[in-house]
Amino acid sequence: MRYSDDHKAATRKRIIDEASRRFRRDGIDATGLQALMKTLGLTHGGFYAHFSSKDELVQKALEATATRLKTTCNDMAVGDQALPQFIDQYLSPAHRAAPEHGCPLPTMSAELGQHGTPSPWTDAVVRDRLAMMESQLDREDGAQASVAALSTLVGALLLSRSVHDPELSDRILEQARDWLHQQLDTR
Amino acid sequence: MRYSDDHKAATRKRIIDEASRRFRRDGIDATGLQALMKTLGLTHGGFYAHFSSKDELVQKALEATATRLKTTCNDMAVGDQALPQFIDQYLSPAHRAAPEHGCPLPTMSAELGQHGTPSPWTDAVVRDRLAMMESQLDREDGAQASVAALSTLVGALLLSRSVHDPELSDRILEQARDWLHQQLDTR
DNA sequence: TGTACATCAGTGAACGCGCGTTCACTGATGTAC
DNA sequence: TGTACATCAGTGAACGCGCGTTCACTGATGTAC
Repeated sequence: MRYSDDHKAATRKRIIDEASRRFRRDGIDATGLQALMKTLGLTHGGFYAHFSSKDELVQKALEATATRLKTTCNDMAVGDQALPQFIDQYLSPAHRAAPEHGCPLPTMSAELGQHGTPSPWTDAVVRDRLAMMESQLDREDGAQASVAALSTLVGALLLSRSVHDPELSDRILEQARDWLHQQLDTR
Repeated sequence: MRYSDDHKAATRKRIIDEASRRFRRDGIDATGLQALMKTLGLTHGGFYAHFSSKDELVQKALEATATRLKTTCNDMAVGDQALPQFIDQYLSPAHRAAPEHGCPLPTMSAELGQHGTPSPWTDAVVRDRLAMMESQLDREDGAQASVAALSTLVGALLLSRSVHDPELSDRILEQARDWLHQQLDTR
């Protein structure tokens, strides 16, 4: 079947977006191409008309996530709001509950550190996030403060997602949030 | 072949220790039982004479890691030293380079959050680490400070392992370390 | 002391399954005549 | 306007592979006689 001009590009985008969500929710390794394509109403064979390999999809999905985080405030919780709101959203139960719409750092760092890191990660994700925070901090030790603050955000969200006890999970979010506001004078 | 009394227990321990290392280095999912047993000079079939499933091994490996972290200062970098040395070791290039001998939090949190969390994690790993830090902090807001500090340690190590650029990786370790010392008055 | 036997840690072939990837193909549509 | 053809996004069977798990077995050793 022949389709309209932008049909293929639209399908490609659908694949990338779904992958971006699944990679964040389930991890890269645990995301199978067969299941992914099936969800989109396609068959797995067609995948290679769009990408040369799963690795290329990982790269494209990371680029898409990075762009979305940079230019808008959705996917969720990690956009360009002023720092205090950014912290509150980052360490919110909503962000904890929806990794597929959230920041890729807590979910994908470990896996990317274990394998070879694809190119968009270091610059378009990590460095960009640091720069964004630094620009909003406006203080002399801004570089140091943004590294520390981003580390705290990532670590706290990660830990709160990993523990089984809801009370401990809540406490991690709340105490990390309060501490950050205190140390950064953002409250 | 019949073996001496403690032979089976020794083999079991060897399996647990090797698994504990691999889980931290490669992740749980990426660690295959076949390869693991082969490394120990055994065949994969024998695995089920020791454990009922891979899940049980995960649980036992986590328990072993937790015990080791608690009672001694080896495996590496994450023991019961006074807090300043603990921070320095945690955020050292050596710890970054050897996840298989280090803290399980940065490497396994994401994967455990994605699957169901096995029992030793929340209490014997996360809660214990928090309690250890709090006992060494000796301040009024100790609970909050230990949550924040542990989050920062975990996040910074994770990020430093994930980026491709060695300079950025070093900077993350150093700035998070300096920041923590500053905020906690441990220098 | 010497022999027969029971034990049981470890062996290795086999199971069904899903993975990433390849490839000959289909068939609806836009284009050329 | 009507017909033949080329295009190409998507199909689905098949590939080799490693996964977790099962199971009938082996064979060296400690024990019983």
